Amino acid sequence: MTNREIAAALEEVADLLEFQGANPFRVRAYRNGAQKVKDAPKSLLTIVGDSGAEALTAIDGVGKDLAEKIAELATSGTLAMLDELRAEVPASVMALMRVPGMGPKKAATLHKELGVQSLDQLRAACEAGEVQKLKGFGKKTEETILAGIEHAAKAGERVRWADADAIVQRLLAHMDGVEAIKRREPAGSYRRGKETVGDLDLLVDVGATMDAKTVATVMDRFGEFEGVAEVIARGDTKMSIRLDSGLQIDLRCVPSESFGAALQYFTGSKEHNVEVRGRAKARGLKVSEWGVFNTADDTRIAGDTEEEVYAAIGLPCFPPELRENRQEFAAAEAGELPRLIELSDLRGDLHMHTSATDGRGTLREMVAAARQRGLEYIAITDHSKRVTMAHGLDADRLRAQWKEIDLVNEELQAEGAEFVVLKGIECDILEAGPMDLPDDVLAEADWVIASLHYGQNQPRAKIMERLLGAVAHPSVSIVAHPTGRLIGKRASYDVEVNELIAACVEHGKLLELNANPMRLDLDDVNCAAAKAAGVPIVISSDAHSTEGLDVLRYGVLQARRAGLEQWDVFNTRRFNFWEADKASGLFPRASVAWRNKPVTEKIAYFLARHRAALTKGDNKAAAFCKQDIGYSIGWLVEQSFKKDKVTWPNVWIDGGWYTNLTIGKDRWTAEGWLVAVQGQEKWRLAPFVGQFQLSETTVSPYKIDIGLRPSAFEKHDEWSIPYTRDASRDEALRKALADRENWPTHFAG
DNA sequence: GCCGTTTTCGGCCCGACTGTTTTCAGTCG
Ligand SMILES: Nc1nc2c(ncn2[C@H]2C[C@H](O)[C@@H](COP(=O)(O)OP(=O)(O)OP(=O)(O)O)O2)c(=O)[nH]1
Ligand SMILES: [Mg+2]
Ligand SMILES: [Mg+2]
Ligand SMILES: [Zn+2]
Repeated sequence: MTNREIAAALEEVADLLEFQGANPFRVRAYRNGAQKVKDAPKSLLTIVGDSGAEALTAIDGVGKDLAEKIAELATSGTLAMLDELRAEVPASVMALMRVPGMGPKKAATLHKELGVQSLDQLRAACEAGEVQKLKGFGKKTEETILAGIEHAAKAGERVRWADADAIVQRLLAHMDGVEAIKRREPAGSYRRGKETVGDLDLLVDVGATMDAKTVATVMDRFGEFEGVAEVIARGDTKMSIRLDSGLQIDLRCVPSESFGAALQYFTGSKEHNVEVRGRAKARGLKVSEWGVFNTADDTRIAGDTEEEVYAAIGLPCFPPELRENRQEFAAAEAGELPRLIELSDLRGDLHMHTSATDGRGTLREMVAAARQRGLEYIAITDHSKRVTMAHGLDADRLRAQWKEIDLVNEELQAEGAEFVVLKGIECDILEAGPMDLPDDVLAEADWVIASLHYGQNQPRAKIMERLLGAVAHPSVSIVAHPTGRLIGKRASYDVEVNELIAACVEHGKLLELNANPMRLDLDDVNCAAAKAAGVPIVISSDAHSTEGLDVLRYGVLQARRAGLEQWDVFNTRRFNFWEADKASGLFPRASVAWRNKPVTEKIAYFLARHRAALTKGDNKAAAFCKQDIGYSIGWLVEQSFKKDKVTWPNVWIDGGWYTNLTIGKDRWTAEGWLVAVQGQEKWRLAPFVGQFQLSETTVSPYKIDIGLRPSAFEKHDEWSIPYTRDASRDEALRKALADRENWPTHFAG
């Protein structure tokens, strides 16, 4: 069984147990287990096969019992316990709980007292007036149930984020202008950037006090939103509506002083909140949407901002995309919370179509649109001939397109534009296995995308054979939309993503995060797995029109949920890196074998290439190599400061060789307090003291050296100290470093 | 069912809204 199927089975167990009135915490354990299975980056079947069921208990929240049940599901595809539960409670009875407001207790009562077996029988019972006679039920309840049966079919339906976004923007516009609204923020799964949302959640700051009249103006306006079918509930602080489409929108009003705490609460996820609140409790604190309170004397200690709330319990303010109770708490504790990628980090788009196949924009229109959007390079990747519906390209038409691209590049160059168009192709992996175009054509391309569009119903073995064959093909750069899923429409074909990732590791290939809001493929969990394995991700629009380029932001959201940082994504790189990769014989640089090398080895490699290039008189290649040495050193410096607990590793003195360390403002943000500055001949590290200008380059009296061994470092004991960051020491160091007159002659740490 | 530098037993997040309740249970966020 796949992880997804295992999770669904555990979910069902939880529902059935809940219906039977089992211990709620036991029910939670199953739900929690299901969530963990969904979030697991590896196939659990593989884990069980390799290491046995025991190994599953390494997953937080999975103990001996759940491990055995998961193993049973994974290997046999069935679970004895689930079969028994199903025999006791028919599926049609479970369907009763899909009626809004109907939980396990009410459903069980109806089943027991009235013998209701299905939604149809429930409707009949309501219409016969039998429901209102039950204890705990009344006329109103009966009416609500009857009306709710209509919604049962749509229960659990989710809306794609991009579609939700359109509604959110309209809702915000609708609410704007209400005087009582001081601040407002869409929260919930929408704010977390989840690929689909179950409902919309809007938080409103209504000012210093929760005056009933003020709140009423907000709620009245909310109730007048276009397409409101029904007001589900309306109280003193919150209100819920349902639109004609069935989509629910929740509104929550809070006073200003609680806005931060409320935003923390309303952003969720539920599981994240439970963890936060549990941790607070262990510290003698209580967290709710109203604020953070001391349990002992009920004094309020935080609530204005989210930062404050998290800080009160010793946690960093997590980016909303990470608040899923996956790895974020462990990462925070290890000081390894990622600095997430942003849309502005993307410099290129490496998957798009033109009117030569099924795109609507011409080559030149796509180029203009990409430039207008601030991109620095694109790859044109039209379909290959197998995609007859799109009038896919054969070798001749492809080569003709490449001639045109050459022309465009020449024009760009003449214009002085720093923009490059790459000659690419989205080549189908044929049903039988081979690539759709001959090897000699593919070898000429700058960028080859392999896609599996046909034969998606083949068995796993065949699918994997095709995918792995493509990855092993020497000209293929990347696999596009690797699972083939269409959100809410079509499940992925039968692919074992871990094997695909492993093959990419072996062959130095890349994987796509297709940013089309219907695809988002690879998804967050798989992207995280790729990152863990060291496989770079390419976020691509797969645009079929100029406007199609704008979907990149959805891809970035998904990437952020995966915890990807700027350099985990291949197309955040400047195009000159690309050239540098070719110059240094390392294309694509981001290949795993290369990435896994210690930085010192990389520098040694570039040094050798640099010398060789000089000997050959190839100044351009030499310059690239020189630049790479600079970047590598910069990377080392940056890594050292990214983590709170890390001390500078292996920086030691050794004269003799200097290079251009170029750390531009746009490449390294000066968030830390140390920046490296380009010198004429030598290097210096300078403290970043706010007013410090990067343009202020000076010849440094300092030498910086990269050491391979800590032992080489020890001889500098007299001036180096291990340094662990904390606020007070940082401040002291900052002061010392600001006093330029008295700088030491060497830096290291 | 899971979990453990205050626990191997006894906890497991906390609050709002509804309906029917004479004091709170059920459901939901
Ligand atoms: N503390 C706490 N907060 C909750 C609970 N349930 C929901 N919340 C908070 C966190 C959620 O993100 C937020 C909105 O609730 P929703 O039911 O709309 O969930 P969410 O938006 O996360 O996902 P969705 O896509 O709507 O299913 O309310 C809960 O049981 N406890
Ligand atoms: Mg929601
Ligand atoms: Mg909601
Ligand atoms: Zn495409």
